[in-house]
Amino acid sequence: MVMAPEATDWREARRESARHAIVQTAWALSRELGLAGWSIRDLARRSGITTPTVYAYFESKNAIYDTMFGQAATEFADRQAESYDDADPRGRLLASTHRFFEFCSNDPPRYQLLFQRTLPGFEPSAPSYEPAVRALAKAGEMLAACGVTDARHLDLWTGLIRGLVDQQLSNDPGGDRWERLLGECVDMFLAHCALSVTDPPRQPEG
Amino acid sequence: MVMAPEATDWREARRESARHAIVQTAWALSRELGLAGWSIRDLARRSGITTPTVYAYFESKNAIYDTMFGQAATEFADRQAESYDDADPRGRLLASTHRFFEFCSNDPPRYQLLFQRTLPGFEPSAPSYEPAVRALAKAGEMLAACGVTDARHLDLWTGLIRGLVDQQLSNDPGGDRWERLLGECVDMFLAHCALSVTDPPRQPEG
DNA sequence: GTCTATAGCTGGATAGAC
DNA sequence: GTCTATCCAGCTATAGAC
Repeated sequence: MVMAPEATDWREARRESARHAIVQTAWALSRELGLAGWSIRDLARRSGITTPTVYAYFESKNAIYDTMFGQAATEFADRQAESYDDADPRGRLLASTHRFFEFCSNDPPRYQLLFQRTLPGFEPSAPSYEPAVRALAKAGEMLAACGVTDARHLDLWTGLIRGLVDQQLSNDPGGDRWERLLGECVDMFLAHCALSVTDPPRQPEG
Repeated sequence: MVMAPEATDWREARRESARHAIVQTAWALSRELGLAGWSIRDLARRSGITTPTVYAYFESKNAIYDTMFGQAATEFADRQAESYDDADPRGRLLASTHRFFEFCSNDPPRYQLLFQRTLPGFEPSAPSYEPAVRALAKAGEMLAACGVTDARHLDLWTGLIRGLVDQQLSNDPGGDRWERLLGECVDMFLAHCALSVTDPPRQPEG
């Protein structure tokens, strides 16, 4: 007997829903114990199933991490793509930066997975990685709208923001000690870029 | 029979030397396999001894990490304390920043151990930690000599430099893509600080 | 798909002879 | 202090009954 297509869809939907539940548990454990702080056994126990059942849905622990990575990358891209109220480019850049900062500091394990690459032996697959690339391109457009296109300046920008996020997460988790410097940082950076359009570049240093 | 004091010293010296050799091997393994990528067995094999012998010199794996931490912190403090050729404060700040950057990027596992705190379950002991505090105070003096004393600006500074180091290590290991931005970064930062002494502070943002 | 049971391995750390 | 031998806990992953 041939299966009606809807039956296949139901099965697929159920399977997807079960996979989703497992991954949600993995996120919860990562927030409690750290990204590398839980085992498949822990994950199974917390999900109310047994270890082999986990392997019925994911072929390995890294496959779970990869699904988490893809989910996080999609969330990141969606968040950055949402519309902005501000009319001027500087306001849009600041808003986008705040969004990025909050995205990172609201969920440290997610930040660690997406940007810190500290899981031994894990590399995200190409499809999981793609949305993250899309979102980073968006940041480039924001800067271009502010007149910043120099490759050196783009690197300077990514370094600046990354440092503020890292300091926030490691020295004042849950606080806003570095987050509240974002506006000042944007102004400092844009002023600098505006100047170096008119000024000649400096001497290279020894 | 009573032991002559020199005999005790010889023994102590031999013991210290053996401890040192083990720790040097641990550094080598950390550079090859990552800070958390080696086991006590690996360490013993590479040192030409057996596992229990390692425990004759260190009471646990974390005790080895703690010794490594203390060594790294001392190197850091010594390097920062070396004299500076430059006469002007800005030159000295730039030189000190370059030193810091090189100190970090020359030895990624050392940077990870000292500043990233990513080893699960490891906290440095107070004596191991002390030299690092001393070296960080030195950075504060450098900034003060440039007229930067505002707490916000100190936080901004640590974020800036940390971000450049992190980007260098994770996106261009062994290169200088972010290192060569250091001079520009110092100028941008000092110009900004000089301005905000004269300008009124900005509105807080919503 | 879900279970019980376990293989197969690696880890940190130790007992006890020498 | 150094070894051989081993304990015991933890891990990822799988075999096979149902």
